[in-house]
Amino acid sequence: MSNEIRVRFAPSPTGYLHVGSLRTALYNYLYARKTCGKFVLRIEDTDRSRYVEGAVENLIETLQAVGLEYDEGPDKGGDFGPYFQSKRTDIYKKYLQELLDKDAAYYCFCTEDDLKKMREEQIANKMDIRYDGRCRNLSKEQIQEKLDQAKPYVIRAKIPDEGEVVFFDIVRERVNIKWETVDDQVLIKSDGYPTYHLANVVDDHLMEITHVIRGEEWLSSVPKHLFLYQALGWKPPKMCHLPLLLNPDKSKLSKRQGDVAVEDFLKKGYLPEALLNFIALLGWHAKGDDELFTMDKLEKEFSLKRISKAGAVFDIEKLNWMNGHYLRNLELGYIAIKAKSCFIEAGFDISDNEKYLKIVDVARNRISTLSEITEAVKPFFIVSTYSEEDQQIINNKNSQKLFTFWLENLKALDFITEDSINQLLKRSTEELGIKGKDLYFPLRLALFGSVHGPELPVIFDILGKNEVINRLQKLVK
RNA sequence: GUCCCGUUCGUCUAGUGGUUUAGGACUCAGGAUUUUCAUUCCUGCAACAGGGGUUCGACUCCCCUACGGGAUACCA
Repeated sequence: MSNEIRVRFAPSPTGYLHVGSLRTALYNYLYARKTCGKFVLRIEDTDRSRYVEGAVENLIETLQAVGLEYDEGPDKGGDFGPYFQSKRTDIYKKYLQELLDKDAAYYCFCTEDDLKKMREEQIANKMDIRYDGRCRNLSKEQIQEKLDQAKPYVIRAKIPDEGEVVFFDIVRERVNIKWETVDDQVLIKSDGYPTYHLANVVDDHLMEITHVIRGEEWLSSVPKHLFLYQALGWKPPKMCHLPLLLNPDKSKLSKRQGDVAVEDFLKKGYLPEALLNFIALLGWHAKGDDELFTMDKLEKEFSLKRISKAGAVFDIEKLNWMNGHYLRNLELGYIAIKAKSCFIEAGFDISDNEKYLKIVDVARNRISTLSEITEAVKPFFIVSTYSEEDQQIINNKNSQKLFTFWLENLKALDFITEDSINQLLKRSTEELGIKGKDLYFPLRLALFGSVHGPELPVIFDILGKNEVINRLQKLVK
């Protein structure tokens, strides 16, 4: 075995990639890159009842869309496959037998009804709710008899009932748990599939995972896992439990209170760069004050030791700001490609690429997500309808004088340059006595449908002479 | 209920016993730039959960309480 660091992202395919999972994947990815190690994708699909059609494909696509590339995985192969747990059942059976032989696990024939009753009694008697171990000491003969009767069974771990486990977690540091509080966990379900706990331990060992980086919800399961490692005579990997992502009300981040699916964020026009940057900062912070990170920089500066302990509220406001930042600062051509589908969906003509780029460039300054771009850009494609208030401005004497003046002069021009516009602006003031808001508002209203908006020369440039004249003409009474 | 984990501005966080009038970012407010809006820049508001210790000195170490979260499944 080499010293190579190997980490893994092990989602269960439940339909979509959760942003919390994305962060887990990101931290794993970053740690692998930082240490020149390997990043493995493993699909934890041992719960047949929760099988969702297409979920794995969706997961892989989303990971790809966001640029988190793994070194080994279901569609990539690798020396440690298969990377679907559902395809590894024979492997688990082998180690399960070993656990049975070593008396670290036992058959349990309790039915769901039995267990339900047991729990009710425990609650009624204010006892701890835990499997009471009634099948723990079944004799070989008893077991064989039930097996012969084809009674359904599960196999449970024979967790010690006294003493305590102490382990070290990279972010929690020393954690101390008494064995008596740990349940005799089911290892193999009655359908023959392993539970997370067994599959996880076996796979992490066989795949030579050196660091388990996952959500805090697993922290209390660590003793169960440690027990299995020990029983099998394996060296456990280093543990690293990430703080949870929270709703604004501090409960665990959930669908009820907004988007949690990564694909939804992408659809709404969040850039992978922004999403990743933002999410990296939820529970981790670099040494300095920097908060804007490219992937490269993240890979260089990331460190498990700087992960914080407390849960982090997912603050959409800051994501919006950050997305706006990336919209404005990433290469225009890249943003233009990303924005294309929005324009096409809105039915806007983007056949003139030069013009298209200009429009995107104007718009990117005024939006925080790509999905807002159509609205921001609409006046360039569609002549606006005016409110009563706007009509009053358009129809007043000065405005009309202005429009006529501009119309005449523009028509005389061969082509419109920024210079010629500035000159006309100047002349409007000198010859017509119109200045300030009385000058700019009507013009912008006529051409862009709003008193607020981009600079006049930009609007002229994008619209082109013909369209400018066209729009002006329509408003002259 | 029990076990485990956590608690610095509204939010994300820096901070590892004195360098701190607790720093940065988002939000918000004000200002500058701009014909306007947006962008950008500047300024400001705003926090160590509470109580005990330990110490010459605690945001930093220990204990208790409160609060929050997670786990208590033949789900992951």
